[in-house]
Amino acid sequence: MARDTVPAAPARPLRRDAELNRRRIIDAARVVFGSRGLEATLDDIAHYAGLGVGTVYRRFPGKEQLVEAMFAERMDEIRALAEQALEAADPWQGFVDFTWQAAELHADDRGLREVMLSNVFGHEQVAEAKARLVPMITKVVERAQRSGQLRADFVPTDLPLIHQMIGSVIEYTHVTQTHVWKRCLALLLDGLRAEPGKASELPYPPLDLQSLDDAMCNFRLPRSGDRSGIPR
Amino acid sequence: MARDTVPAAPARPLRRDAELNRRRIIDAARVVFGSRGLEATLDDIAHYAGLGVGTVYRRFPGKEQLVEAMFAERMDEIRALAEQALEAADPWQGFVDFTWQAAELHADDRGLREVMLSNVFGHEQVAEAKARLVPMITKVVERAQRSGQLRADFVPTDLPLIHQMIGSVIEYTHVTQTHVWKRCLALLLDGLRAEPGKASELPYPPLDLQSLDDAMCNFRLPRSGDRSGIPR
DNA sequence: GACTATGTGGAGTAGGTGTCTCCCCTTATG
DNA sequence: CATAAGGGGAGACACCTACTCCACATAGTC
Repeated sequence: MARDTVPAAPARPLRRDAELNRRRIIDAARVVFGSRGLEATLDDIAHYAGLGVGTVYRRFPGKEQLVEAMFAERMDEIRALAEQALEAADPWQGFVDFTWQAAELHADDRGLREVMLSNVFGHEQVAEAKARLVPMITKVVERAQRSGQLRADFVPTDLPLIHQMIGSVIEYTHVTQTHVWKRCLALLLDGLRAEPGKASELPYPPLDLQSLDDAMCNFRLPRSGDRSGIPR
Repeated sequence: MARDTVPAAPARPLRRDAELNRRRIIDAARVVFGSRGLEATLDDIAHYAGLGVGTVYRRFPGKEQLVEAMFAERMDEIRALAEQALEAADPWQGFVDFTWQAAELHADDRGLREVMLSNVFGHEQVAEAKARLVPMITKVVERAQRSGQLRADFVPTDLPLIHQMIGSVIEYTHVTQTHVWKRCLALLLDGLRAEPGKASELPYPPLDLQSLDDAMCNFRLPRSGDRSGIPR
């Protein structure tokens, strides 16, 4: 259990220069994962940080651990959003804002998007954070439904699918039109609002948690070859 | 125009066994591209056809040419759907059916989906077929709008985005739940129906044709490594 | 200022993947 | 049966990416 994948409290503190470089690595990872996604290599990150590859590999056993270190904290941001959504005066507005803000985060950080929608990275802290998120999201959804504004046949496992859809538009158009996803999300949310007598019957049952997990485990990163978007 | 990238009428006819194998290759390509997408290698296809790689490479200079040979004809299916949509009694139903049937084709054939949404393959015949499709789709959309049933701020270039979204759900869930995309499309279509006083204002202008083309040129195939789904 | 534990850089290794060629062997066809 | 055409598939080649290793540099200490 006490796998110190990322030594939170190392036996001896790092030498000052080493500690500085550790920070540099994490900062670089934030930028590089953010723009290139998890397909970025540790070599890329080392280069962006102005360090040698060896330095990165001494500090972090592998990409997995670096991803954990980076994104565990960012998950808190999303949890904060969910909490905020639960406290919103209008349950529907809470749901909408939550969805919208989460999409905004995904648009700004490709790595975060991939971590959220896939299970191939972040098996420890990130996975726990995601698990803690589930009941909250369920509440956000149910609250909006009880208020009669979110269609009744919507289900919490539909939300990742929505983010998957929006994420794919973000990816598709990120070269030139970095905001068209907003159009798509607006259309989608219009389809989610309860409208007596209008909404069509959904032609297929929702994903159960197991199937969602299967999908997340099977998540496929895009093929590499895109060096664009790396600042500097 | 008479670019015989794939010799339609070769100077001398192929030997009988060679012609047979040509067919075998195309049939294999249909199956393999269909389930594995364009990331499949010609080696894969050769193997599935029960032939050597050399045989495939003698018949087709490269993947590009094989893709052209395969999908040029399939584009006609989609054009037929658009024509059908234009003749539908109810313009809205025509639009809905067209979108729905196209999605169905995408769900059944991953290669077709990738060819439709990207410009990295099929620069000749497929590209022409796509160009011929544009005015038809425009008509389908405008007709549904004139009838007052499709929201007025929808635009033809939104349609590829919808298929991109649905396609990403198809990909995401194809392992276990191969039909959830239907849920998503139903939600989306509910958001497209004109509803006086209900629809939100779309927060971003649509894609122009140039930006759409940029997106299609930048399309990134998934990272390989997935051998699942190849029949046999 | 000199000594040593600690840290660094980046060329290099190992291993994977995909494209396509080459050449010896097989087969159709007249 | 002769021979031109076709077939097979090992392997050359040209990428990647993950990760290691060790000569050299530096921080912290006495």
